[in-house]
Amino acid sequence: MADLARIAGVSAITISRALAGSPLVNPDTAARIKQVAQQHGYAFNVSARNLRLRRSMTVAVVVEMKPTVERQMSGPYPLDLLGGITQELTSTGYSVLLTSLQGGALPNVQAADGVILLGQGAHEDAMHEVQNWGRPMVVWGAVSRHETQVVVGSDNRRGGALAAERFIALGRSRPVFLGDPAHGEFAERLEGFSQALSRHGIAPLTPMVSSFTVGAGAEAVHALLQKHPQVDALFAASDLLAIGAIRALIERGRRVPEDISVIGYDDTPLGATYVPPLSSVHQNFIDAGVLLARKVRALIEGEPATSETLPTHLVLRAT
Amino acid sequence: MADLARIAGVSAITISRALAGSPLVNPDTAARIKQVAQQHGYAFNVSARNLRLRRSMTVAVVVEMKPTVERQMSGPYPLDLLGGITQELTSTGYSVLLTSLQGGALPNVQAADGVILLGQGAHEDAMHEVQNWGRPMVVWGAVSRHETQVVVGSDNRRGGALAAERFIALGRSRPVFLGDPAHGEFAERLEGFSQALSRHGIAPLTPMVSSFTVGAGAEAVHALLQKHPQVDALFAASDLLAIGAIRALIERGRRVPEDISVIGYDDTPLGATYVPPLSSVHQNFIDAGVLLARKVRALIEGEPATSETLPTHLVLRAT
DNA sequence: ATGAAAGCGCTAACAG
DNA sequence: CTGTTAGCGCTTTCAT
Repeated sequence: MADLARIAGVSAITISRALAGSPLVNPDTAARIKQVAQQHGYAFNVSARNLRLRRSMTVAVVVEMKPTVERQMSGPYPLDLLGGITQELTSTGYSVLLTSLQGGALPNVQAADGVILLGQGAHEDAMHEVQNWGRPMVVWGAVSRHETQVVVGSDNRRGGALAAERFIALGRSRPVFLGDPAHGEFAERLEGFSQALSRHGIAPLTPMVSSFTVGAGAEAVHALLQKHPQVDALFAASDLLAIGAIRALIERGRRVPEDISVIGYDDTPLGATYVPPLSSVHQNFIDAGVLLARKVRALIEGEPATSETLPTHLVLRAT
Repeated sequence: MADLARIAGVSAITISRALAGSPLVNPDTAARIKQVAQQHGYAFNVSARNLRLRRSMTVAVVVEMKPTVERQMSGPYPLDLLGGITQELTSTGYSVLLTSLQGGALPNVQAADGVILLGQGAHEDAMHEVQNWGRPMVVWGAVSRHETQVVVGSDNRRGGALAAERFIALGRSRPVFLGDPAHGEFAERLEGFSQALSRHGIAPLTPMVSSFTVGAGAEAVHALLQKHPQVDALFAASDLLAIGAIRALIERGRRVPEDISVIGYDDTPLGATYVPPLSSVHQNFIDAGVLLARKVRALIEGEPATSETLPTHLVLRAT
């Protein structure tokens, strides 16, 4: 800026103001300055501004990104969320700092003006660690679980209820819920599912499921059918589980959906292209990402922000 | 640091050195300083260091993240790449700045010490724009296309050849390649495929395909079968196209793999769980991400880096 | 509408 | 092994 100032015959501060679009500077001067900056290939120094302004214009996004097979398969979900976040944040001048929590947070990350935590998961240690950084934070996950945080999540209860209502409408009376309720979002789905069913005097079976994988879904269903061969509806907490379940059902000679209806969760491409195409509860991750971004921004800028629940709807396909 | 210096009874520079783990400072002093820092909740100011050091310890990752249905479906691929990149970069002190190219680059992004460009795609404008930033850059894509850049890509030619060899081994003689060669990586796959086939005096059909989607794959195959009903092998440039193709084939009464063999590309969970499970050319995106990260880092640190091609292998399943 | 002074918090260079 | 000096490039007062 000092150089530009010399070249343009003004002072450094005028350069600063002109480049920042301050109304204090004469439009003609501003235009000339911008042109000179352009010509001379001037590159603004962000670090200097950040030092002076005591902020980094950066939001850290913390993702669980263990390169595990199961997580990989959870598919486009984190990417869409990231897409929404990035879109919203970059269009308002913030940058997205992507990070996992492995091996302790970097200085850069701790310097972020705010943090978005994706998936509080079953272990909420991540949340507490991040909270220790003392930065504005927004969490993606189960809204009901944390009154003290700002949490954005989709309406898991409603999602569960939608599945239940569908089963009722189909005249099903022996429903199963597949998913580990240790996971906050799954617990909410089960709650909604059970509540809606109970209005019809029905209680779902809830077999143990060890993980998120297709294999786990299949295994759980195999075990389940031994004890309860007469189940006629299955609601899985994820499309992966649902797919595993369908596989097991078919192996056991059940027809889907004639003998048993199946509904998954997340409406993934995986489910949609599966044969038979999977009915599933849809949530809009891109919108969710945008919302998360808006909320951290609000928090960073000192405005209030509250937890929020996003709508959810049932996509009916073949199952 | 000045405060810590006062408290610990040393000078600021000693604090700086101690916290940076410099061997110049007495181990006892260093330990004491670290403890004091801890106690008083000292937070290191990254911007100041960045200003002083003239670097940001940040690598920008440029992704095409248009929230289009087709792109979403390309599934875990960008996420695994990102995972590998993040893992490698954060473990060496760099942060990952995620960004799309929409709406012009932010100052933060241009301040990155290096750039990783994911998917030069068909339009290489992104590459040229990024190149203008004058930062060390590494590209993920088709290696053969750009002699001047450092490009990391998987061995698309070999992937194509593997598919061809498999078809030959199966005694297939009327193969098809499905994919738009305007896309650099697809062009390489076709090259490898054709070359390997030509050694057996065979040339593949290459019907027009408009995009990456399941629908496009199905459409192309429907059209193809009108003219060339006797095709007996199909190699698709992506699993999505392959799945679309299979759907169309079945609709037209062909049996897979009895009447026609199908091989996809990317070995996605989508393909693996499809019915029938799709044979596909596998590439390891996590490794690729790690490699990309290492190469930018080398470039940033003034070391040389060269383009590199990652191995690829064929995963045989039912098709 | 423009400028002068001052300082954000850190570290390289050069003593001691 | 420790300290002094200086300055990275910007922007917020407070003048003019």
